[in-house]
Amino acid sequence: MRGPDTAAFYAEVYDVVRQIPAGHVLSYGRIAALVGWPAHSRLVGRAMHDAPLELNLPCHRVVSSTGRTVPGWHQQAILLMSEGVRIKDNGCVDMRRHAWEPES
DNA sequence: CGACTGACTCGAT
DNA sequence: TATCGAGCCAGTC
Repeated sequence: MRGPDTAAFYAEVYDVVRQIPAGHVLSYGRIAALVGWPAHSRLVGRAMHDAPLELNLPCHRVVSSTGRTVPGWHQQAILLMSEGVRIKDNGCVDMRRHAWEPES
C-alpha cells in the first residue's frame, strides 16, 4: 500500500482530534503517527482544512510541531487562551506544557 | 502528465 | 526553541 485511503484517514484523524482535551494541543505529525501514517502530516493539515464544520471538532487544538498556529486564523490563539493554553510572545503555543500525550 | 501548492516535519546550526 | 533548507505527499491546474 503506497498511501492511505483518504476517506478512512480523514475519519481517523477526526476521531483523534475529537479526543483532545481542552487546554491541550496536538501536532499534525503526532496525529499522523497516531493513525498509522507517520509521513503524512501534510495530509492531516488538509483533513483539518476540509473538516466539515458540523462535526464541531476542536480543530483549534491542532498546531504545528513547533507550536505555530494556523496561518491567517487569528481567532485560534484566542480560543486556546480561553481554555488556559499559554501562548508565548512570539505567538506560538507552549508545547512543552500543553502537548497532549494520549495514554496508551 | 509534469509543475505547483500548502493548516508539515526533521536535521543542522 | 528559532531559523533555514530540504524532503515529503496528495490534490489541483
